[in-house]
Amino acid sequence: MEVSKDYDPIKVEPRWQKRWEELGIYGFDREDKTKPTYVIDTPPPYPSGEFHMGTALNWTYFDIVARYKRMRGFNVLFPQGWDCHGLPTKVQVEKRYGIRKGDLPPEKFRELCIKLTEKNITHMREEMNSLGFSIDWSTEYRTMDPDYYRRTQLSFVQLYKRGLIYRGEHPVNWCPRCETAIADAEVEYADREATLSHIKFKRHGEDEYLTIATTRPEYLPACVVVAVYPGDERYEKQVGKKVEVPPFGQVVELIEDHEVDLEFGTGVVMVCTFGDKTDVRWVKRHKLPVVKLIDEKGNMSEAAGKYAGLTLEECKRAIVDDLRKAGLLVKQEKLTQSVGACWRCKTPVEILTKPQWFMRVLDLKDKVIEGAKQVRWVPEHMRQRLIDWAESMDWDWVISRQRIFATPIPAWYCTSCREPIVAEERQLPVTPAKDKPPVERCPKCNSESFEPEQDVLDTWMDSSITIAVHAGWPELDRRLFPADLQPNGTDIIRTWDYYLLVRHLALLGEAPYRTVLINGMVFGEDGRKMSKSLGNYVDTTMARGKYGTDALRQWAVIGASTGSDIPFNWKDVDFGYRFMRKFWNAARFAGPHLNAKIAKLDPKKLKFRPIDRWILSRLNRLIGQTTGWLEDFQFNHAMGAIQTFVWHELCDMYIEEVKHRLYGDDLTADAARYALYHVMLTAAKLLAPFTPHFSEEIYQTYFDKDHPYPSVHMSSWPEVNKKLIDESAERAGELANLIVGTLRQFKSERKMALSRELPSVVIYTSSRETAKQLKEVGDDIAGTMCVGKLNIKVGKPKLAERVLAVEPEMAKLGPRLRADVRLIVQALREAKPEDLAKQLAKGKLKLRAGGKRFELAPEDVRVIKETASAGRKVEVIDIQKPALTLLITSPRSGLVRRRTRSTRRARRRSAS
RNA sequence: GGGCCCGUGGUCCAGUGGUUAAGACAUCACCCUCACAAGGUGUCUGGGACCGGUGGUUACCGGGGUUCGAAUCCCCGCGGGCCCA
Repeated sequence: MEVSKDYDPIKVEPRWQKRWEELGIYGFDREDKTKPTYVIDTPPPYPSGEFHMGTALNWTYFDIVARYKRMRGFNVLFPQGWDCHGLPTKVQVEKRYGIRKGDLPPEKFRELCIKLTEKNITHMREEMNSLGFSIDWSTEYRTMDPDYYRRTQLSFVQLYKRGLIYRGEHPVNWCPRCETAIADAEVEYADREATLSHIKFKRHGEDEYLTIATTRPEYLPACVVVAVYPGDERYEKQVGKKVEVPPFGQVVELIEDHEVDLEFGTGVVMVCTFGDKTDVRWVKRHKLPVVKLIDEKGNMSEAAGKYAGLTLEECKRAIVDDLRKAGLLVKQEKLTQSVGACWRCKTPVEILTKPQWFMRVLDLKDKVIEGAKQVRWVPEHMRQRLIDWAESMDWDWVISRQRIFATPIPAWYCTSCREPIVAEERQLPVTPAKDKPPVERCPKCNSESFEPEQDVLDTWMDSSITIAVHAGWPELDRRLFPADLQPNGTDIIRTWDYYLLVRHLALLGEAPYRTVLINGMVFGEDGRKMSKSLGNYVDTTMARGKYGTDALRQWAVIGASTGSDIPFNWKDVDFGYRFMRKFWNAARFAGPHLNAKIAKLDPKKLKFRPIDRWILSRLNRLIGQTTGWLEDFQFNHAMGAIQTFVWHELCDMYIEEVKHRLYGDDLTADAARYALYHVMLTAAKLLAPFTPHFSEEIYQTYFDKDHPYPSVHMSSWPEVNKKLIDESAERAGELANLIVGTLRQFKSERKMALSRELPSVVIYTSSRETAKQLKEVGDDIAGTMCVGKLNIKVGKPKLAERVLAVEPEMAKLGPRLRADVRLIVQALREAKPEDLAKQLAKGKLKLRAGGKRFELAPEDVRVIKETASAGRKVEVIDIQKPALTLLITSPRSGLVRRRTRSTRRARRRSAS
């Protein structure tokens, strides 16, 4: 058999990716009505053109679940879409062609966006395939395609009819750079340096002044009231009186409000419409008038009087200058302030009042919270983040945007009475600029003239109906709704998870997902958030370039527990590769023994030795644990357990312990081969969701011929065979490992070759049971460690032995004796260890302490002994648990026998 | 200002009331070479690895409390992060 000497993931991975595509194993079978379905709703990424490590982490989780569920016999839907209408595309197009929105006719601009999006998608799709994600590409959707946005519009129309979408005038977050309203979720807060100006307001009708502090003097023309904290002694007497606001001198009242910060500035705040979100609350609470001071571009409006037309910055300087000249500027000081900015272009956000479309999410708050409570969250505590978010909402969701590249709002306006006319369902999809409204005359004023809605929908309106769309909505396939799994990162709980919940609750009346799986954020190797500006950015192409995607996927899995943030770490990638190489080499060794003949052996007729039953028992426990952890989405635990099993139990111990049987013509060699075959095949299967290509390579190289499935990913997930879980064999196996390990250490410490023969080893134990088990594995120990003569004896060697101490077994005594444990500890410490040991030898230990009597069994305590060597020729090794004594006769230096090279080569021949 | 998360060896991370705190990376020492060096052929060679094995090293942020017993639960503080206002 031609087997490559080293595992080369860079060559192997693309080969299997191609083969899997040919086999079509990722496809959801729509015709199949027998298998249970498992639906994963994947968040459609922005087609930015780059595949971020965080996305790779995210998709690795989906892929593990998808592959696992397929092996469990589910008909898995693993769809993939693209959230095309994101702001990033618009920004990229503007940057690439050096234009701004409005420089081109909308259709032309849209074309450029589509072209760029398609290019980006192509690249990202290739990258996703290279990362080995088992996506069903036949489901691919793009939110910019008519078939998709038809449904987005349909949901708009339906929610409008139910009164859950309305048009209203409301303050919105506005980005003057992008010239659009943006949602709360798109506002990013960052600390910036600001100047706090102390300004004198003349008290109306008096010659006294009141000093206020503000960071935004340009808003003075829009000041409608000034406020202090209720009961503030400094201003108590002036509450209710009037002041004159410079520079125009409008007269406003001094009021009280509990939201005023006593310690900030002078304790007096001016309320302007609208300087920030607090102003919006104050306007609402105190029913204040609204002044439209800023226009859409961030310039001063007519309301700014002589400052009209200036930018915010220019206006600020001009007003401060004028105040200084008028002697009204008391002082200025620097401070850092948290300022909301557009998440994409970082321009500070203004608050404007504009007619907008809203979705009535505040009315759905209780339902959303109820929904969040019913859904399973992994990890649990992430649920609270969504609930906190839902509870903190104080505005309805602004769903209209002033952009070009987005889903058009299916509406028109009557030119005479401004009545909005929303499209009929049968018309969809519509582009209001091109299509006609569904009515000939305005139902309100009978006018025949209409104009199209220019605004478009927030991109979250597109992407928050994906689950319904996967299920075929409006013809809903109940097998596909709700989705079983909703996986995404911690950063989009308040957007993705929230909007999905609120939209589907509004549209279909039920929560769209059963389980939410949250992954953490990926940090750079330096522990800071991964970003290009910090210079710690690694892209996935680079990360998988070294050892392939399976090594990278192991980093994603093992790097942190589910939901925790995870730093990218090359060492974990390296380890991932080393693990595969270890397994690969073990398979190369085992290869010659893994064939159809071995697979078909009847286990009932084989002479298994305890060591074989040990590994089979451990394997079956591993199957159970791995399955449980996968069901709980604890991927790191599952992968860790498999790695430890393969590396340490299988390679370090089992393989070494059966070599002597495989090389020789031992009667039990077939049993070892059989065990090896099943352990390796099962381990490859358990690894399949994690390292799909590596598992496939192992499967195809060593096992394919013996199995009906053309791919390991089409095989079935291993089942626990309870009959093979054998505690007695596990004890025997662990005893063998303990002795082998001890002898390895013994040789290692004495700088002996592992293959050097130890002429004689005698193991003493006080337990007949242990002696029996040791005898069962004696040949394996002797064969593995080259022991000439191995004897097991019950009893103790004639050695000088001294009891050093008798210590309490807290885990036993604590729960039983509670507070009295302290007395026992004291009594054991004070008594003579020898006396205690003598008593124990008789079966029980009686103690008096604190006026009470206690009776302890041998298992309640530990006896710490020191053993002195009796003879010169024998070396003594004591093992504490279980208590064993090894007497080892070392080879005499002149008469060292080694396995000759000829026998070694003979073995090599027999193995190949 | 509010909410949430986190603090365990040099680094990362597991452990969430009960023996000696798991593992990976790192580092050091030693050993082996028979799946996990190289050459080669006749009953091997010289050689000793950036593979593998064995072992060593090093840890519960500080303070208080609850408890027979705390890394684990509670409180305070310090430090870091995230989200929101």
